Amino acid sequence: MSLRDEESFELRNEKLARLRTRGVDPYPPRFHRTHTSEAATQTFVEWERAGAAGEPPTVVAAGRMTAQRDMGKATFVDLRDGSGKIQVYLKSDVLGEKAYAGLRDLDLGDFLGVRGSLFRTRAGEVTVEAAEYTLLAKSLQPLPEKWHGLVDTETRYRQRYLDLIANDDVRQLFALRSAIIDAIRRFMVGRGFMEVETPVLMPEAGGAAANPFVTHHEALDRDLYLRIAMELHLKRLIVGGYDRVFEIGRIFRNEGISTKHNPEFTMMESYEAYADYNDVAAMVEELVSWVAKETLGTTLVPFDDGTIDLAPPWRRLTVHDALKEYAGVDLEHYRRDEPGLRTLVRDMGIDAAPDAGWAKLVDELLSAAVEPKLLQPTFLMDYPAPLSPLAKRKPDNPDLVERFEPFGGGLELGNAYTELNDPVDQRQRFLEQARRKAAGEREVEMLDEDFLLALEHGMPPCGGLGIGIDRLVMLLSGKRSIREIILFPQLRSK
RNA sequence: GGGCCGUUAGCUCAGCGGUAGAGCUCCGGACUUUUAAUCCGGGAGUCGAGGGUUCGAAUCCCUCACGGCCCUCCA
Repeated sequence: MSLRDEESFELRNEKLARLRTRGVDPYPPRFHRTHTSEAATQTFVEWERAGAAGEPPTVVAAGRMTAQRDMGKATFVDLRDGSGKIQVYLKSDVLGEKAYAGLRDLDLGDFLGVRGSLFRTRAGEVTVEAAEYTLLAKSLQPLPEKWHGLVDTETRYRQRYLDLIANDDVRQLFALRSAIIDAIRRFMVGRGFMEVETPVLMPEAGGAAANPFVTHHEALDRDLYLRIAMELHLKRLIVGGYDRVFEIGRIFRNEGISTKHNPEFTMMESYEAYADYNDVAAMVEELVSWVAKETLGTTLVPFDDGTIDLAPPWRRLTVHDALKEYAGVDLEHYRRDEPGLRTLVRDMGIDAAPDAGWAKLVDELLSAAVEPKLLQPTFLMDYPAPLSPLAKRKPDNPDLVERFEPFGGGLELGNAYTELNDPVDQRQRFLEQARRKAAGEREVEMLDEDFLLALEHGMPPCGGLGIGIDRLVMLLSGKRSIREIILFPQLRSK
């Protein structure tokens, strides 16, 4: 349902026509203000503080009219701009009767410019006493009503501009999101990482196990995939000699939509030569706690009923130990017993796919029995190799890889590992994935010959990281739905 | 893909077999320091769409659409 009111629309169009008849341009091309609403208030406060000598300051301000209090021969209106709002006092004897009567053709939602001197009302509010006013843009649709604001979720998402107008907390939330991304960028650049851009359109969608979107290039007459990760391109740049690169960008995965998943989402990936996953873990806990301090002023984040402390060091827990602690499962007993593990998983009431292999079963166990319990920030470390075809094996146990995932608030925040730089092992791991695909598994890593060619030229030891920006914003803002922190989330088309 | 809940005026909601309601918005009137301005008066609806049951449906039943939550899926 869209917020549209035919009756108001017609009335407002009539006013628009009247304005034009009177020679008023309802959409003038420009208006130069001297002060934002915030600056205007500030200017007056400073003038008062300096002794309020002489004439009060004069300002030219502008904004959307969000309230109108008509007292007969005088009217108060609120003008809201990006910095806040300022009250304007319009008086018949100051403006002249004709100009004052012109207010009748204005509506809530119109943009106005005003020029006038500042004063403080009886109630103490800094206010512009308008010497003149100018219509800057006529609004033909009514705004959401002021008491209850806009609550309807569908309208809030489909007409996000109304959500932003009506709900100040939403405005602040997306400003926070922007600040978080800005802080991440500053952190990475401060550490000597270079920001790069790599292709979104790819001949093969690699770097993760996910279902891609397919599109078609007309001139080349070939299908292309929207990227599901940046990994394979960024590692080529490490091969190319950059020691530290990162990218913040959109990733697309053709999968289910939920409160934790949007088909397009924002990822930050970084790769650092001569680092391993322990170095990356240290960087992640510093990054997240620093970003929290920069944007929220604290590392203590309220989430659900509790508080999450993002200050380093974060708990480090191997997958093996986590399963023992949270699920009461000792993987040692099932090391070579896939049917036994499957039975156990089933008995725990976890719905695993019938074709799930040993590693996948471990993954299911983690998702169901461990991850939701990881409220305080935790690194889950050392994953089974078959789940991680791009990660380097642990030297003392080739069944495991040097990989960790950071968790907080029960949310998976990212993924990191010591990058596999052995081109022979990498080829074998791709082939193993291909075997699993042939055996019926849907989402596996695709073999990428160009990437292998790059690795064959030699890649230094390297630590890589992917952080889900949306999940991080959820954690830092305490929001449990990803749709609340994406401006225009994917919805069904109407 | 499955389950549960929801959809009534522009907004926020009540009504749940017998004449479609409230507050705010909106419209008209009064008011030159209001700020949820106040006071007086007024308009407002295919009750999400379609079908069925009934003398009679916003209300009960079925189908569909959209949304929310939970599963499934998904690093």
